[in-house]
Amino acid sequence: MASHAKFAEIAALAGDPSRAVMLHALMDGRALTASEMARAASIAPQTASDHLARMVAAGLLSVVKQGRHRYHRLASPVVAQMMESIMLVASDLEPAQPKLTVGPRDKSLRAGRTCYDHLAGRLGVALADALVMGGHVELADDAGLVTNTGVAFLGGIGVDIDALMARRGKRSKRVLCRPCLDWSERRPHLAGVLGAALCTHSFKNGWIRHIDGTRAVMVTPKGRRIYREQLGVQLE
Amino acid sequence: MASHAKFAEIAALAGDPSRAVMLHALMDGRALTASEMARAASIAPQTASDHLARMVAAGLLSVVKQGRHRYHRLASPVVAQMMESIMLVASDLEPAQPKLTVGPRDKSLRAGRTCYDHLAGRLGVALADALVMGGHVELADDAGLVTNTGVAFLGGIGVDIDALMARRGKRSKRVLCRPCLDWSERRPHLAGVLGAALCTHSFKNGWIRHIDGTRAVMVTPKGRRIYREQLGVQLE
DNA sequence: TCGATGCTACGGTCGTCACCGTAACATCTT
DNA sequence: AAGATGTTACGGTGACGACCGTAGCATCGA
Repeated sequence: MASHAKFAEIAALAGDPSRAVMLHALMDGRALTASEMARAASIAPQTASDHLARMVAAGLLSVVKQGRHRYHRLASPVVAQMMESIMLVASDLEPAQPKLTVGPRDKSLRAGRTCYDHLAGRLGVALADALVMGGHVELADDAGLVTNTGVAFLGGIGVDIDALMARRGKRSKRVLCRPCLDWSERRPHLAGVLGAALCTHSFKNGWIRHIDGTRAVMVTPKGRRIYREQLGVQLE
Repeated sequence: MASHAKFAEIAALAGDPSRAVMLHALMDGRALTASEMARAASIAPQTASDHLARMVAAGLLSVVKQGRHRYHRLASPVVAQMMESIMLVASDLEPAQPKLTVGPRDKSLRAGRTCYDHLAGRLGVALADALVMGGHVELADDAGLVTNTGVAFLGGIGVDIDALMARRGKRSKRVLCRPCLDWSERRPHLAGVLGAALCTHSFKNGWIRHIDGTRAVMVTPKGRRIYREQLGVQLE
């Protein structure tokens, strides 16, 4: 098959509105069932099942069977990264007119949310800003790195860079963050290995919590204190 | 408009086979006319014109009018990056079966080609390898950086990092390269600011040349010598 | 064992869109 | 001025696919 055809197939799969909603629902890294996504996309379960089967066949999603449930998740971080890049183009081109329909749900999403495996929204951008400001991380448009002082600092709050690299490709100790342009803030937040580590660490220590079962994230009082004292981040 | 809808619109535009061919034809950064792309995609000029108008309206392409010609190009590097990420997913999932239809044209593309504004194929991967081997660049899966010795070395062969940063965001001197997984080699080559600079510099100094008017790139004898003596790259 | 639930298989309908033919317009050439 | 070339406008056709209803299979709870 020509590479163009495969390219078009992948893009076309992401290009259907219903499938787009389903893919977005998976962007927090969780695994969902067919009926859950059917409800999210406002379509019948049969239709959702059809969509899911096709995306699994194409390799966009992976599926695990558990009892009478079939849990679908994004096949790999590469897929999430692809979606982020499409979102970036889509938001870039969005007309600069004021958003009219910003419901309360959108509002909490803008405050903070998970984006596959890292933090986004005002929270994600604020953390990225603070780390850059403190000289712990350096960012450019298309790459980022952790400084030597950053390695030490992150170790101090419980994020062990060496351990991270041991588990990964470990090609370079300092190269492990990726800037990811935030669609609501239009400024970069931290993705990549560091972004993922910071996110899971924050959840594990009770600094942040998911609102209901959604992607939206709230900062706990404890987290608010930590972020302020350690990073100098003043939220809200 | 909900963000999902805009997302789906962009993906759907890239998802049509004919449009995919046209977009790929623009991946070298050149600007092409409607009829040229119609020929590339094997469709009538009217159809191509329709496709182009839609992509321009969506902001994927930009157009400049010159006489009776209308030159279309990718609207921004962000679009090229999006396409690369889709290509990555598409190639990742490609069945591991041996490629049957590898014509001579594909062959020269695999040897070396431009990918929007940087070098790809065996040439691009070899250059990236050499720079990593020499300690001038550090790469991970999702980010990269130029070392201090790398800044000096690149200056020696005519690529001025400081000048590059002055023209760009210049947030960090060493952060300016992005690894971009090569679809034919399945290994990273250099993209980002550094990748683009290295590419244009190589063209300007006559180290490489385009084959006919295609994306395929050949290394000149002079370039072969430079690459070998300066970088230790042995091509073929 | 029986009903309930999650999911998939199949067939049919309807809307959307890629495509081209015809035609009009703009620009360059002679 | 007249023909050639590049491009867009419009209308019609044909095909693909998103969607759901019905039906069948697997699994869980009683």
